[in-house]
Amino acid sequence: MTGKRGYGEACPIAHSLDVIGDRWALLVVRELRLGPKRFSDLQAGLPGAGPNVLAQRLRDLEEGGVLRRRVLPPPASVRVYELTEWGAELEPVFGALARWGMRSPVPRTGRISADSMMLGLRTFFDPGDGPVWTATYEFRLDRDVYRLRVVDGRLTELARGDTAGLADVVVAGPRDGVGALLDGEGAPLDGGTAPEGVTVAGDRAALARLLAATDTRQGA
Amino acid sequence: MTGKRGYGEACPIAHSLDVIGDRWALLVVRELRLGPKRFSDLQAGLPGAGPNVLAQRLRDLEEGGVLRRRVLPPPASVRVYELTEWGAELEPVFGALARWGMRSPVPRTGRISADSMMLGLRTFFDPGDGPVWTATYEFRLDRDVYRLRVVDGRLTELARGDTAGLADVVVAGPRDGVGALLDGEGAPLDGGTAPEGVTVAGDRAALARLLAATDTRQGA
DNA sequence: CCGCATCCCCAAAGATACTG
DNA sequence: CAGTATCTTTGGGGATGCGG
Repeated sequence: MTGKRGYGEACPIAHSLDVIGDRWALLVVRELRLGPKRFSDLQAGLPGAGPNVLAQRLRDLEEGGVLRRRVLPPPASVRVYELTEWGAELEPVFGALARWGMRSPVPRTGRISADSMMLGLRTFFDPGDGPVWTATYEFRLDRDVYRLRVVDGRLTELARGDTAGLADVVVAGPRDGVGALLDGEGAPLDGGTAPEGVTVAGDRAALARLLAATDTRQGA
Repeated sequence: MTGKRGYGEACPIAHSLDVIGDRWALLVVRELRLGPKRFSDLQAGLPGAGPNVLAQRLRDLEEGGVLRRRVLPPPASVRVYELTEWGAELEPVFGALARWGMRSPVPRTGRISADSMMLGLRTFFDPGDGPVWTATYEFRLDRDVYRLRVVDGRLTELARGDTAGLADVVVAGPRDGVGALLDGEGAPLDGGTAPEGVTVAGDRAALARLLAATDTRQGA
């Protein structure tokens, strides 16, 4: 049954690809970078995958030690998938792939999910020689809400869910508009010239610092 | 003809996988990390690929901007494949994948090529707080010969071919034996207790420094 | 509903033979 | 040597259905 069409090499690179090299596999892991998700959440984040392929990948990745199934305690009692510690250590791989993909000579086409947009902030965050600051952010993209925290110039938290009103600055608007803002289009400091439909409430200077520290064109 | 079975996402990670995510694709790139190769060299490094699949991947990767075909000037006049500058920028991806694969909870099985072994030296090389030194190394694994140069504690060159007798130390022996040596088995300083069949000629202290700077268990 | 299993179809991978 | 041609096999895309 299990085809196990591996490369049969002891090379650590080939071994990694044996585990996360199958089609959709690494994107399944990407969907879990912000925390556990249910089967249907994964489906929503991966349209075009198909439930059979998704179920197969989840089995493979569980057997490979990348993720585990867990049942949330009552009253939730819902089955979720979450990364193991080893699976979470794929972050540097995502970082390298994201940086490489950003340098692609051919333009990237298609949609981008809210999760991926917010994860871009974490991947490319690098204050460099800039100022050291502390702030709490809340992003509201259509229905998806995220909180982000920077402490002493270090990004300490990125998670789904709101800040319970504790945010220094709240950015809200359609996904594409916030995406344009994160890509550096429009200067949130200059009298509020944010992209269409995007509202910035609170400490605009804190937002400017975050955007300055998240230049997607940087190397490393 | 061109199926173009992409993910259709603007996410840079998905875009990278559109280019190097197909089966065998990233291993083809791996084969070219040490320089251009001919079709038959690629086949030799990738048994189990099949010439049709290999030819297809080469087309895809060329179209994707990762590699290019080139004809060596006469009298060689042989067709080779080499990485583009963007393709060469996949090094951090290989580094991250190699480190992750080394931490795998399941053992890596199979053979490892001489190229991959030598590339492991480059990937995991990190002198850290150790001494700063300069040395030229020559490795002879069966028929495969490599030269490696460290200048002021930085690895400046790793290439196929000998050192024309300029090496400070020459390590020779069967592939598995040298592999055991690089994995830290046997202490080359202790009166020459190298693994079976491996000979170390020249500056053994320089080899010890190299091995100390190439601990495959390190993090980062 | 959510979490899959099943089925059908086609495209891609594997294997082998063959040609400029 | 450097691929192409051909055939078989496997796995993915898409729809549907069923049990908990």
